[in-house]
Amino acid sequence: MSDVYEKVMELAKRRGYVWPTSEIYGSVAGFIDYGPLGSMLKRRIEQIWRQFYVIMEGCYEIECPTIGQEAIFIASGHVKGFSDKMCQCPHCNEYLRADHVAEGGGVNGASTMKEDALSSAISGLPCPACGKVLGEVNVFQFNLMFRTMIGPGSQRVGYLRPETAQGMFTDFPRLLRFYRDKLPFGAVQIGKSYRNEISPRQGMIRLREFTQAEAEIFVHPAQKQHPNFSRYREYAFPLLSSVQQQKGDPPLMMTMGDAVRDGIVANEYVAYYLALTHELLVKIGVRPERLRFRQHLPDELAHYAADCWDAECFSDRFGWVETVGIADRTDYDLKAHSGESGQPLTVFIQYPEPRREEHRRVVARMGLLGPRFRDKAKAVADALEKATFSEDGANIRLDGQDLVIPPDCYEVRDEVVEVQGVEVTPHVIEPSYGIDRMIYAVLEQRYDEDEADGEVRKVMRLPAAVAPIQVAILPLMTRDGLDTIALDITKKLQEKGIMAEYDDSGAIGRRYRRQDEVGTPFAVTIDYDTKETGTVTLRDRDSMKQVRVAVSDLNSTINDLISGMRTFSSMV
RNA sequence: GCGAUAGUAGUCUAGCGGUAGGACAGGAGCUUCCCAAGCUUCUAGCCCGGGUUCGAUUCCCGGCUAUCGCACCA
Repeated sequence: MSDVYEKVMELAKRRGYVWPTSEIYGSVAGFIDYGPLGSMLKRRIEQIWRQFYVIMEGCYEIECPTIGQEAIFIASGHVKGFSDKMCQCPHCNEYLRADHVAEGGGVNGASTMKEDALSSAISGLPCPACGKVLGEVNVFQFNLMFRTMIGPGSQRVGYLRPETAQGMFTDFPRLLRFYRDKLPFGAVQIGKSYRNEISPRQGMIRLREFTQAEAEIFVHPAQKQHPNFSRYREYAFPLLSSVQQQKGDPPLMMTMGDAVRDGIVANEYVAYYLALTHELLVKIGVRPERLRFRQHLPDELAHYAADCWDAECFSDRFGWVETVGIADRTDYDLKAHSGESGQPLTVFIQYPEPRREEHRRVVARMGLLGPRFRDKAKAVADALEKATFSEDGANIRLDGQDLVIPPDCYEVRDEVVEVQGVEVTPHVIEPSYGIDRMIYAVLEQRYDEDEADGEVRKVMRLPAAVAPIQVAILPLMTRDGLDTIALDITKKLQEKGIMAEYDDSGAIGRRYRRQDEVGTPFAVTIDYDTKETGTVTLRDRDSMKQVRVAVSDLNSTINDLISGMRTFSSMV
C-alpha cells in the first residue's frame, strides 16, 4: 500500500466512489460501478461541462441511441478501420496481430491484405511468442465494436457506439435547421460509449464501457477565426508541440495568441478549445502543474485531421494520461456520411452580393438528335456537355468511339447567371472528453495525506464545486436540543438544493475525519453558544480553520463558498 | 489473450487438511466533547465451480478478478 493508485482505489471502494461491477458474481474487467459519491461527483463534473459548453458556448445537447445501425459505422470507418486482423498461434495459443507478424517476416503491404492472403503469407513464419512455425492459421477480424442484432432473427446488424460523436453527424441536417442555417454552430452529447478492448487494464483508465462528453463545432472551412478568441488570447499553459517532442524538448508555456500566430496551433478554433479545456479541467480539480497539452505527431495524426492535441493529466501510477482530445477533423466526417447516405450535408453560404458568372451551356436539339441517334440520343446529349468544339462540330466520345456531332444538332449559349451563394461542407472542430479519466485524474491528484495531532489525516481536496457532500452538519452533543437545531439547519440547507449531511455519531474529531476523507469541503458545528448567540462554527476542510457564522447567514455563506463567490480564507 | 504471482469480515491482515483470530472501520449503550479519546457490547469473512478426501478455506484442475511482464491500446 505505498502507491497512490492503491490508496485512492481503496478509498474509492470503501467510501462509495467507484468499485468493480457486480462483485457478487465476480466482476468483469473493463466495467466499473460508480457508487453513491462517485455518481454524484460524476454528475457535478458533467454539470460543469454543460455550464461551459451548453450554457456558455451555446452548443445544445442532444441524446442519441447507444446502438447504431451498421451504415453509420461503415461511413465513420469504424467497421473497417476499428478492427485488427488477428490470429491465434496453434502451438502456444497466443493471440497475435497477423499484420504485425507478416511485417516482421518481411511481407510487404500486410496491412491491406485480406484475411485469406494473410493466412497464407504468415503460415511459414515463426510465432513471435513461442518461435514455432505457425503453419495452418486462421486470420480473423477482431472488431473493437460490440456487435448486436436489431429486432428478432438476424436481419439487421447494430453496433454499440464506440463514440458519441457520430450522432452529431447523422443529425447534421436537422441541427443545421435548428440553428437556422448559419455557421458556426455546435452540438454536444454526453453519454456512454463502448469498446471491446482486448485487455483492459489500468483501473478506470481503459474501460469497455465509458462516458464521453463530445462537442462537434461546425465551422466555415475558410473562417477559422473564433469570434470570441480574445477571451483566451492571453491565456497561457504548457504546450508540447510535435516539434518540441521531436527535439526531445519539454513543453513550452505559451499564450494562445502566440501559439496561433507562430503556427503551433493550427487555428483559433483549436486554440480556443484548448484553452477552454484547460480552464474546465482546472475548475474540476485537475492540478495545473499536472496538466499539459500534447500535439499529435505527424504519424499519429489521422490523415484527414488538420491538427490534434491531447490534454494529458499526470498520474503517479500511469504517467501522462490522454484525457481529452481536441481535433480539427476538417470535412472528413460529413463527407463520409454524405457519401454513404447519399444525403447532402452542406450549408448554403450566401454571397454578400450575387456573383455574375459566365457559363457556357450546350443545348442539344433533341428534335434532330432523336431521329438520327435513336436510343443513343440521350447519351449523345449528355456527352455534348463535355464536348470539345471545332468548326466541324462537337467532338464527343461515346461507347469508346469518337464521334463528331454536326453543329446544327446543338446550340452553344454563353450566358451570364447570377449565383447567390455556394454549398459548403463545414469543417468540424471536435473536443472529446473522457469523463471517467477526468474523474480518475481528479481523485488521484486531489488525494492527500497530512498530519493532524500526530495522526495521518486522509483528505480528498476536491474543489467545493465538485464535492459530492457539500457541507456536514454536526451537533457537538446529541442532547440539550443541539441535535434538533442541527437537524433543522440541515433541512433548511437541503431545501436550497445543498447536499448537506447530518452526522451525530461519535466524537466530533472522528466526524471531521470522516468528512475529510470523502472530500466534504465544509462542516458546520452546533455547540452551546449556538443556543446563546445564534451562531455556529464553520470549518474548512483544507486548513481545518474555523469561523463563527450566524445561523441566519448560513445558507448564503455556504452557497457563496460552493460557487466560488467567496473564499474561506477571506472570512478568517 | 499468454505467462508469473495473488485472492480470508467494509478495509488491512494472521492462520490451518478437522469451517478461522486480530487491527481499523461500522451499529447500539455509557461517558467525553471542536479535530480518529475511553469502556461495554454487537454485526460481519475463507472469490466461484469441479475434483481428491471421512472431511477442503487449506491440496489439485478450471473459471473470474487483481498485480506484474509480453502482446494489444481505434
